[in-house]
Amino acid sequence: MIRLGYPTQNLFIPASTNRSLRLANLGDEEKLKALIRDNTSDLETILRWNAEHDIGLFRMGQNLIPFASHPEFSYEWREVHGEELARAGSLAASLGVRLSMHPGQYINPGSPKPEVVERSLHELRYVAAIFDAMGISDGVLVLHLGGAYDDKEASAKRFIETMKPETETLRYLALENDERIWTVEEVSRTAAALGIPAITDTLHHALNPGGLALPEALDLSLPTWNSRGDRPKLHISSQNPEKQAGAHDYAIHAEDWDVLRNALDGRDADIMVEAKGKEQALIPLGANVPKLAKEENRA
DNA sequence: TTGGGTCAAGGAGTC
DNA sequence: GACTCCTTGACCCAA
Repeated sequence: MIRLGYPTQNLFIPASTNRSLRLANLGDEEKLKALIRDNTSDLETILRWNAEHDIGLFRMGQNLIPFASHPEFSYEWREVHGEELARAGSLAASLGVRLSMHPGQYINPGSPKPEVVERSLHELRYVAAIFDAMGISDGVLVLHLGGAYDDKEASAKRFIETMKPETETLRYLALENDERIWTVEEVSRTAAALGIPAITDTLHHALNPGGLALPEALDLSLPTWNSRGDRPKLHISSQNPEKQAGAHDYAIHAEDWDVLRNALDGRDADIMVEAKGKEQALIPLGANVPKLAKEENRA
């Protein structure tokens, strides 16, 4: 069985789990708390909508608790928002919607700079703490391997050594290939050293295949999920022809979907659809999703 | 009122 | 060495 999902927001409802504010305004606690309540409330709305439309995956916005890992965050968010997070987590579990989060390009545990490593670990621990607070054991923390620093082998080794003691984070962590540096083969090898799963992103793989065809890449990454006992996860996106390599298009191109389906060859997978059209991009893939009347959000 | 530029953070690539 | 891109929404400022 194939399950589909989309990231951070739903254009149809509309609803977003990614509201944020400027760092300069972080001191306004009432505003911050209200914004977080809006994010978690929209998360519940999206979860219910997903279940009604047979959508089994959703990626929460990294700003669910904005600046949670920043030193200037002024209160204990686990205590203040613990109840609403637990409620959303229990709703996700009861509806059978699997959740994930995906920290951005600034998170580099393999960096040679200690301050970058420290900040990265704070952000990763924040995501693990969110999953813990929500009580969702099948949550997925998706991360790229980061920079190469002119020596991939040394960088991968640093990444492994940094992450090895982070047992709370490793329960959720999965490593994804990228479009320029780390191939599926390299990511799978690094993930294996940490005993965690690997994610193949089809667009990144097409741009940075490392000599592997997509079916071979899937042969490497899909079985890495067996040890955790979770369904294998992967990403699909299509190139925006007007932008630089790796930029996501509004929808998934039919040929990209066909290539993935053929490569899967009947195997089960949870597929995160990374497209500007969010849940609208699932419609041509066969999802039972209502169409936006106007596509004013279209890039 | 709108539209454009900037905002916590990293790294790689281009010029 | 300066600038750009990767994402999204907030927010400031100029027109």
